[in-house]
Amino acid sequence: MPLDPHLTAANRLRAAGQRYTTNRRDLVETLSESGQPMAIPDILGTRPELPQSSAYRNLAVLEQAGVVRRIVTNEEFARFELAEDLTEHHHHLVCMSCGTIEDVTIPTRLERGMERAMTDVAESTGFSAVSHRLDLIGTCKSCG
Amino acid sequence: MPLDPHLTAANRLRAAGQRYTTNRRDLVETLSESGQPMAIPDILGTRPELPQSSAYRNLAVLEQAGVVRRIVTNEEFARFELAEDLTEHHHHLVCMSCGTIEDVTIPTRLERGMERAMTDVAESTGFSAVSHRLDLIGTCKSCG
DNA sequence: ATGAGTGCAAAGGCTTTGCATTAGG
DNA sequence: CCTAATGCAAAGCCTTTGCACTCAT
Repeated sequence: MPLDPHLTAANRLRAAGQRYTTNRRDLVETLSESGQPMAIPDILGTRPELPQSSAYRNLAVLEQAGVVRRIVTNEEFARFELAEDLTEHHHHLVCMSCGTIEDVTIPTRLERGMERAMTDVAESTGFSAVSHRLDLIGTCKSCG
Repeated sequence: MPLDPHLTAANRLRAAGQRYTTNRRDLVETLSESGQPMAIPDILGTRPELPQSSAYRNLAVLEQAGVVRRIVTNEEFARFELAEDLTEHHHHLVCMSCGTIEDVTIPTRLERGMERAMTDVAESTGFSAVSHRLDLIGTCKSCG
């Protein structure tokens, strides 16, 4: 079950020697409400009073504290979402056409298989995997 | 089995109304020899006579022609690799520490499972997937 | 000849940073 | 109080583009 976003954010920031300020709380709140990865323009659209530089700076801090994850795609802007343990393990549907990213979960069986594959790979190549990332690339309902 | 890179590149470029020039051939050759995704500095290091702008421009052309795939990560430079049907279907080991990307293949069973998952997702969400991308995130042998 | 390709240099555009000010603890 | 955080503006940096030149057809 997901951890409480604000509580966890506060804890992790404190552990990192950072404060949980209003701007940071607003960012966590915005990402939490959104439920899908947001690009900077999306975030600034939702929080017009938040300066761009503060958004970038605080998202960087939140990322380092392990509260937020940054997703880079081929589109112009990076996207941000809450760290996985603040939501739930999921994957992405990346629309080639409009760039939006939608969250999905896949069958447990498949997740298990991937975790096992990660272990196998670690053994055979010396690479130690801490997480995996599965994106499905295609076109979303509205663009299809 | 993989297609011949140069032959395929020539064909796809011709189909796209483009020529298979020396610079483009060199790029395909470089990526082909590398066997793993290369960042621009890597490429320019291998081909010092190639101007940066030509590298970018031709990689863009090759990408549009379906010969090259661009991979964006959290590191500063994008990376380029030959299109999947010129190599073989594979996934990536992304090193969080040094940024290098290594190619790996995973068990056929797992690939099948993912393809089925893609179909299922398409049915339930209206998203139509054309490909998938699985990256294992962690630390590589040299950084571990 | 004639249009695609090239290479240099300059511009674009997302992101980061310097610095004076403000606010949280 | 005092350091971290903020906000504005300016700079950075990867990447793209304008333009004149070259080369292949």
